[in-house]
Amino acid sequence: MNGVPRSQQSKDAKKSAPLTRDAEATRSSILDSAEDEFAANGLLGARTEAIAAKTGVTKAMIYYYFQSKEQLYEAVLERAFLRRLQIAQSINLAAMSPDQALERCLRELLIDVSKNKNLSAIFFYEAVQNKGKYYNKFGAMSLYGVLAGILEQGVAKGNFRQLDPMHTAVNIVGASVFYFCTRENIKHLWAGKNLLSSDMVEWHIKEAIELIMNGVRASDG
Amino acid sequence: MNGVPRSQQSKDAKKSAPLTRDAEATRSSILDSAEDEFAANGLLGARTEAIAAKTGVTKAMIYYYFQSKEQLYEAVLERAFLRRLQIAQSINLAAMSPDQALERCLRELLIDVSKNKNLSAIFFYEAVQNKGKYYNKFGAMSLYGVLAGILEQGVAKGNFRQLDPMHTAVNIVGASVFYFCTRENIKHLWAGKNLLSSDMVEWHIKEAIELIMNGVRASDG
DNA sequence: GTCTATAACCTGATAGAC
DNA sequence: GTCTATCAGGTTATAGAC
Repeated sequence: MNGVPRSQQSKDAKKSAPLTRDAEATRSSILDSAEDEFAANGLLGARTEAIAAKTGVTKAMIYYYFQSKEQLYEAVLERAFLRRLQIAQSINLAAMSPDQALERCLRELLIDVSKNKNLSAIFFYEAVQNKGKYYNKFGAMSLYGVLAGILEQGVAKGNFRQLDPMHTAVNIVGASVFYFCTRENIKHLWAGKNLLSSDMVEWHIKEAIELIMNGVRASDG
Repeated sequence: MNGVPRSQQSKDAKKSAPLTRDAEATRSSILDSAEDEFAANGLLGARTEAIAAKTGVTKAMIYYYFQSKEQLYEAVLERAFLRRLQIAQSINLAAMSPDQALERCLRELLIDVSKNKNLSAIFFYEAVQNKGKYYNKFGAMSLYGVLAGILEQGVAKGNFRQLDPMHTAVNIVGASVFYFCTRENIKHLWAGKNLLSSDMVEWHIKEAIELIMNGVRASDG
């Protein structure tokens, strides 16, 4: 993540101890590098050599800590999965109207996706390349359950129109993350602009929220 | 595509000619198999051996017809690209109101995506794995230009609310295709159901269209 | 805990017979 | 046009020194 090879680090090296022997730090560094690599290339395409190089350790370390590429991948996926779920769960939804809750949830999701481009790519690869094999180990309800819950309440209270909560939750996430996932294909649509600049990201967030909020609201709102 | 190894075919084999020597048919068969393989694994992950096996020919044939895996990939991408664009262009948009045009366009897109699951996966891989390198060779405006045009007209005529046509076009496609792309991850949300059954697909199409049409329409419609 | 070296395997691509 | 064989390069994973 920081690009500094561990072999060149000197951080609090106790006297003449061999350069940086910090198991927890190494493990965590490997996870960071692995997340980048898996996001770019998927489980199959990821190269352990590349992960080792980014971390600044040798390939052997990968296997020392994670036994296999597959187990490293599972560790990355679990960490990513829990991180995104926690964002949704950290919001006190009960205290808000369905309208407020949905908009708040959406904004948090969009900000998270814009900051953490890796997750969307990893989840996509997981779905297409691995057919959800690992995703479904954690599965449960994840973000979709939270969104569907809000939508269901909104329909019951009359804030939202008649809609299917689960289908709509999935379509909402699609409208939110597609821009980031497919950005390298669609960059020519905004020639000269950087799609990840804060201007463009804020614009996308605004447009996505407006599309979705108008899309679910009851017409007599 | 049909699973019958060419070596076992006997279709109109002229007398004692060596089993099926039909350049155009072989070329086309390879393209079909390649599309499946690239959709499942991307350019990097696709195996020429797998494409050859699916087609029922040997690996050497791939190189005889397409010189390299990369050129085969480009051929697949170009065919897929043109196919999708033609669907959008085959509609006589000028004759419809923005409302009708958008709904018609959406329905065609959703039906195409549901029938041709390969395209969405290929385009995704292309964006994430190849960073749009090949996509942008054809690029131009594609489907997004058509959608953005409809949206722009709708805003001008007052049918649609104030919105940015291009951002909204991208978000609309996202809401439409995400369900199919990520189906292997989200299948547990509808336990026991097949997400590609006609019931579920029709349900998704209905929900997606309602979300989007309500999302863009002016509130005083 | 970290490194070097290498085993065992897989894959894209080509040569050459038919 | 199609097949069989094979090479050259690259990848995961492990053994063993430090």
